[in-house]
Amino acid sequence: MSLPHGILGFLTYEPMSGYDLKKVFDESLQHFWSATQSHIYKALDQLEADGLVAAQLIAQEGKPDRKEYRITAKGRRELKDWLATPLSLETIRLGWLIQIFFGHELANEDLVELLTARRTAIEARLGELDQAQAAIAAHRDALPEGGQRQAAAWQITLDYGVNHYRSELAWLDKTIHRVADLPG
Amino acid sequence: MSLPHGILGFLTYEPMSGYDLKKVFDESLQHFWSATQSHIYKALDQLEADGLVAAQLIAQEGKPDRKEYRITAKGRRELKDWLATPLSLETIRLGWLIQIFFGHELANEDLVELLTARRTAIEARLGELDQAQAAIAAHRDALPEGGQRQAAAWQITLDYGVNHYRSELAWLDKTIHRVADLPG
DNA sequence: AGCGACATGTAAGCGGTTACATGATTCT
DNA sequence: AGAATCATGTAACCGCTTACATGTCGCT
Repeated sequence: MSLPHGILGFLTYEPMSGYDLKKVFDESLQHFWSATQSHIYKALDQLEADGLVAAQLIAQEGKPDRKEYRITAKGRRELKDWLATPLSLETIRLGWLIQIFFGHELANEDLVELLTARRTAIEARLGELDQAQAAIAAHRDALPEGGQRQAAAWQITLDYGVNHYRSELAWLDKTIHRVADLPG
Repeated sequence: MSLPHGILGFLTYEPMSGYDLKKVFDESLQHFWSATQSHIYKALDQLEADGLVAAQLIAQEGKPDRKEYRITAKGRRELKDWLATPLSLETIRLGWLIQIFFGHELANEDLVELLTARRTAIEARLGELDQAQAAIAAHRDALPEGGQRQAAAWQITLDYGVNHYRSELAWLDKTIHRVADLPG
């Protein structure tokens, strides 16, 4: 149940439409929680039904009406409760590890190719994270007091991603060598 | 689409019932791909409809009939193709990172508690992985030639898990200190 | 004239979980 | 007597994705 709470989190910044929310998700949370437009609209409907957000129609010239959601007092309470409650450890679900698990069916070269393909993809992902980190660092000075704390939290999450992918790169390098020497 | 292929993978060892499959999933793949009984039965129905597996009813004394599935030639082809095709890099979906992302709403102590709770859970998970590794190492000598290669692949996947969780532990330790010193 | 941004949503389907249902056998 | 194991499945639901649908405005 993280998407609704992510939405509530963003709505503490300022009231937003579904469209706005899709954008902020893509700009910041995207690295560890992607959300589709459809999904966001559905989640907003549910949040509204539960009284955690309230909608307001705003007429605009030359554009469709803007349906702006703001978080309610009940929503703030729900968010705070959720934020402070540790989630249970998720089961990682890695399809490519199934490929490795049954890799004895493949030739060593095929296994190595699987691993190097992943290596390439991870390097690209690390590049994206680097860019995101640079972007925060760049406009961080321009932020007000409260924004500093917010930027710090953001940086911590990006740092998690960097740590995660770097350690996987190291593992891949080690494993590629190990697999290449595997007896047929 | 990893569950059906996981099932196909196990059926290359020997014909199995849905019940058997649930057991082997829990014993080995569980650390990075859990499967529920219901889901396995559904997947088997689909695989049968697609002609990738074939079922055979076996009468048993005092037990319900055993519906044993074996992989077909078409299924073997499908499995090999899938095994050799690199999957695209999945988006990690980590709800607890959303909690950190909006952690500026919390007090530093609450943030530290979130992180330490996760630390504890991860240490437990590492313990399970250690046990699994020991279990393979123990009965590895008793395996035939082909089994050696299979055990190696298995060990590589467990090694991934160990690497992953150890690096996360290190990150958590670093971050717990960082968060404790965060300006309010 | 054509494309992309703005803005809202619906419909269908997939992968997966939780809870329910049944019934014999074996172990404690 | 009661619990666990063997063995099979169904029903309802949830979270999420993909594709579809509609229409205006501003830029090139």
